[in-house]
Amino acid sequence: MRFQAPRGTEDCLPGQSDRWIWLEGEFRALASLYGYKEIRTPTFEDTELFVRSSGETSDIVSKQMYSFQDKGERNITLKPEGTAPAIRALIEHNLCPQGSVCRLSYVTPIFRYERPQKGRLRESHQVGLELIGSPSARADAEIIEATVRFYERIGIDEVEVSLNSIGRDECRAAFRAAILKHMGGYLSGQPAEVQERAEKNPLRLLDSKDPDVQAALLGLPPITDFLESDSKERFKDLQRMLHEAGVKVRVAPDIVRGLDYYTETVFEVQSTRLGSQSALCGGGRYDNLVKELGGSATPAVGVAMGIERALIVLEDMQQGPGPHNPDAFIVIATPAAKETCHRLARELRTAGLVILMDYDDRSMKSQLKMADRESARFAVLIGDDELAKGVATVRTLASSEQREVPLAGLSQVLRGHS
RNA sequence: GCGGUUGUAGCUCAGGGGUUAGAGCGCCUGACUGUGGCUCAGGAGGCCGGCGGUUCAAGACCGCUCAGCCGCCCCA
Repeated sequence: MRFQAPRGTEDCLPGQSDRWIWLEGEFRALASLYGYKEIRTPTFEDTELFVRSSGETSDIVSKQMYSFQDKGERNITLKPEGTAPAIRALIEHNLCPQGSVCRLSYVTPIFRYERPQKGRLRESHQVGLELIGSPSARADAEIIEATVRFYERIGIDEVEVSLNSIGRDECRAAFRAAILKHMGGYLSGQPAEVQERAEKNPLRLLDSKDPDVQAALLGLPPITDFLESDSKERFKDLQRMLHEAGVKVRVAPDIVRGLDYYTETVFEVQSTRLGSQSALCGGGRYDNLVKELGGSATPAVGVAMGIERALIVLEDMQQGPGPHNPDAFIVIATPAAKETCHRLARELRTAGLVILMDYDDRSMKSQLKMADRESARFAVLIGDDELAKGVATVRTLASSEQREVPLAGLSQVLRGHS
């Protein structure tokens, strides 16, 4: 029996892991610049947590969750997103007492049962930021700006943020009614399933790519026309702040997001390099969620960014760091030098250098070949001659220059300080 | 979940019913016995995704299945 990784999952292979580690490092560095503290929550949660937060009619809850009953008959779900668990923990541990502000970051796998495609996996990974406790448009601006700075930092520049406001509950109710009224003629001819969905969450009709749906939507005023005046004001403020921050924004009345917990600001960043799965990240304000999950009414705003998708874009742009290459490969030139070579490797590693060598008595030629293939910066050769003189022959692989270096000064030379 | 498409060596791909399945790159060995890359010569490496069927004969044709990819849906 030969096994393969389950459908929609990926192994992160040695050739890729440096890029992952780098990207997560860049994210953590950026998050800490803004004062975010990392939170790590369980891989699985009570199923009800996600039903409550994302909404019964959301795609995630209605068809994409990895849910099961454990041996204690608890209903468990592998987390399909990062916000709800973070907020659950925030409430459980009272991380954001009334009147305070709390900044959380996370790096997490997420699980969604979908038909896999490039950039769409059943297990994927996200990094995210949550700013809890501030109702200010400044908070929205911080999240969006930090998102853009993150992409700039890793080499994805010129990102454009698609921005919308869906207002508060009152406005959305009015808008829902308007959609249903406007679409009434179209909907009556549709399958029951479509009608039902439209009934439950008419907003989801807006981002449909179906030309018929789009045609039926023609003439419908944008949701921003339905915003309460303070929401309108707030949306304008946000745009002004982002403009001042040099963040490019496109107001996109069609983006509504798939999760029910969003209020007011919603946004996403897309890339044309991603094909059909075009969103790099998505986020927005969720002023009702903390209360919905049992906390006290607390405003919040956040973003979740897909790691795989960012890496796909970087790869397409041929950006990102190369692999970490060894500093030196120690070559055993004659059998007598073996022990000296192993001792030297120990010493150099202790000194913080990345050292490779052969353990299988390969020919010197083959050892040099290995050094070359591993892209070591130096080959350090020790044989009878070097033993006699108490030196090593240090060969710079790129230039083929070599010279003798006393063993005592070796780590300095390999560091490139001389 | 729907529609399409593709699975042959580590990688990229030829072969479209008929001996022992090929190429390029990569890998190993040697030419070069203490010097990598370049060149040349040799070598290793294949459940032709899996299961079943048609046939004298299947990598090829048919069915099912698994997986990747593209579009839809949705989104990270």
